[in-house]
Amino acid sequence: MRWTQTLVPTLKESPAEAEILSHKLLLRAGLIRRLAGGVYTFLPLGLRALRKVEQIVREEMDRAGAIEVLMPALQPVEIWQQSGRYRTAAEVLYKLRDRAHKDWVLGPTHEEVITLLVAAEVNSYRQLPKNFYQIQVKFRDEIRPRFGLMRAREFIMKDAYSFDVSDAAAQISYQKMYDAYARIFARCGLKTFAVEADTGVIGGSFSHEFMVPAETGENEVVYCDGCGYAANIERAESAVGRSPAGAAVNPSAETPQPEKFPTPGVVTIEALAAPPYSVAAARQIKTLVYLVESKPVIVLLRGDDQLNEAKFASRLGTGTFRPATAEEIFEWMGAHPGSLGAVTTTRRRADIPVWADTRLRGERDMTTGANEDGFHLRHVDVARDIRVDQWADLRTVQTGEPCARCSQPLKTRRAIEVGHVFKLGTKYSEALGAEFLDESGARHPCVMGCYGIGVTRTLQAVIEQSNDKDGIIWPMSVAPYQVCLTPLNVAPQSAAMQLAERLYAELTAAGVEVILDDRDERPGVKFKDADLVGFPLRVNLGEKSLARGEVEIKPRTGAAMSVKQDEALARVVALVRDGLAALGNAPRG
RNA sequence: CGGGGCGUAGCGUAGCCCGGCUAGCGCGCUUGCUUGGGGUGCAAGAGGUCGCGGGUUCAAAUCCCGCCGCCCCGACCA
Repeated sequence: MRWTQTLVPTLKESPAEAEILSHKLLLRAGLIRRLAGGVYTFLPLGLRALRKVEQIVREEMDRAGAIEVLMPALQPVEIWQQSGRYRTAAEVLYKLRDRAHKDWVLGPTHEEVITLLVAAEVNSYRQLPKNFYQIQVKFRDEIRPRFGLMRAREFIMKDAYSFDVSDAAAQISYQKMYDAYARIFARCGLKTFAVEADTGVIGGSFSHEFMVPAETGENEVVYCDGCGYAANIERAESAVGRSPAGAAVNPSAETPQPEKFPTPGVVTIEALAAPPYSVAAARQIKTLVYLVESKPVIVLLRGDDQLNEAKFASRLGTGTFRPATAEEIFEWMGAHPGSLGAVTTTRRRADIPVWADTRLRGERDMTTGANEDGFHLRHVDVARDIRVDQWADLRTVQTGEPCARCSQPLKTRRAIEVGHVFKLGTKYSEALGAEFLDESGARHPCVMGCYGIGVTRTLQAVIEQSNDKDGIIWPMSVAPYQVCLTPLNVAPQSAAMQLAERLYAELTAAGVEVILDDRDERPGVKFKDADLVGFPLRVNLGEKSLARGEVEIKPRTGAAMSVKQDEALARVVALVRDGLAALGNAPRG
């Protein structure tokens, strides 16, 4: 491709719409342009890089035995009602109505479609296992699209769905995808790590997310250098709360009975921790009230802990809950937030279920609200004074807590989620009738798994992870072009241009992807643009080198190499090949 | 949806508080000369419903009201 014949609208300054580096570079390098919030056009070079990622994904999915299909983005609303997700996923669904007033949705994911397909077309254990995948546009009415391609309303996803005869067989399918994902990201030049993940509303029993470490990532990951444990903070556990000090202690006669004391104006943990009260946060019980599927639930945590809503949702089995409003709380509890407590004798409503974090188990001499504005209770013995209906790990792990496995201090870091693998179980196969007959003619639901890669997000993650002050540094495998030929004189009869034309033809014939910068621009302009876009190799053809019978090969990172003109072809071909091989990408052909 | 910020030419911005504009600057763009190995210099140009609608006023980019859009923090997620 010749630079003047494509469109590479580079920018010297970052548009104000971009906040994070990768988003700025996507715009500045002329790879994408915004049409609306979370909706982007891929310009020629951005599209080439995207296709590279897609092809790597495709090759590895094929290698893992998955079968490519293409399902409709436009889906009848009925299948979403059938799976039950028309309600549970309602917020993200783009809904539309046709001229006959029939309702449709734009698919945010494809469990329904694929499961119905399998229900119709797969009947026997002999046809299993099967794993279907597609690379396709998804539509999600995101609450807040952001960071360019990172969280978009319309984005490209590779999604795969496995169907097996048993849980054990499903585990094998899961492992194949897990391994394929590791290869895919490695081939894209991405450093990723897998973490245990929350299964969220999609449901299922077991899942891992593939994470790219990045300060701008939207996820927080807890990990242990000692044993390799890593988990999304939504799921992470530590040794804290597992064997609480007072767990084995009987309700104590030594602890005095709860005693009410006045605390005018004190409505926060911090205020009660400050003088004159000086009750350490760790000695307080935090009382939260949630509205779970329209019913009140009390949640208790130690004063210095934070509720982990993902864990709470997981234990509740529903994501339909929210903190109660101050008015609702006053009606049920008889006090306002800040003065709440769950001590049995001061509770107005005994019918509201109480959930408590396991860290509170056995704690004595705690302080909590008295369910009366302006008063707290001291000397509270959790086992003696509070009727807990459900004990659960509900707290958010904090940096430095001992690892549950090896006791080393846990660390946290931020990361971008680029892939997610789930064991789904039979939730969808049962709801949508994807069943098979076994050897004895008995009918069973398929055991499913689902596996997603954010293809467009992966592309941006590569940029977020691989750049410098001059611009993007593309890994050889996903670069829009592998080589940028840069003649410093573009007059058709100039030696530089003539050699450039010859190399362009030869490199292209050798399977190298080349862009020829045939713009009549000053060298500095061309160099800056090539660095900004981030081509792995640049070949400079200028008078100084040509006079010595040489050309200059400039890797995007690293020093320029002068090579004889007749060696240039072989050197470039070798550098491209080596660059690909270093990332585990097989040579062409 | 709640909280915060911002909308002035393709991009980045000044002006807004304290109404008085023929709306300024840099980049980019066009033309000519110049330069020619890291965003060359000079000159001449083109390009603006100051987000949209209403109001106040002799007068609105500037003040007031409403709407729209964009960005950031939170819930959601590949």
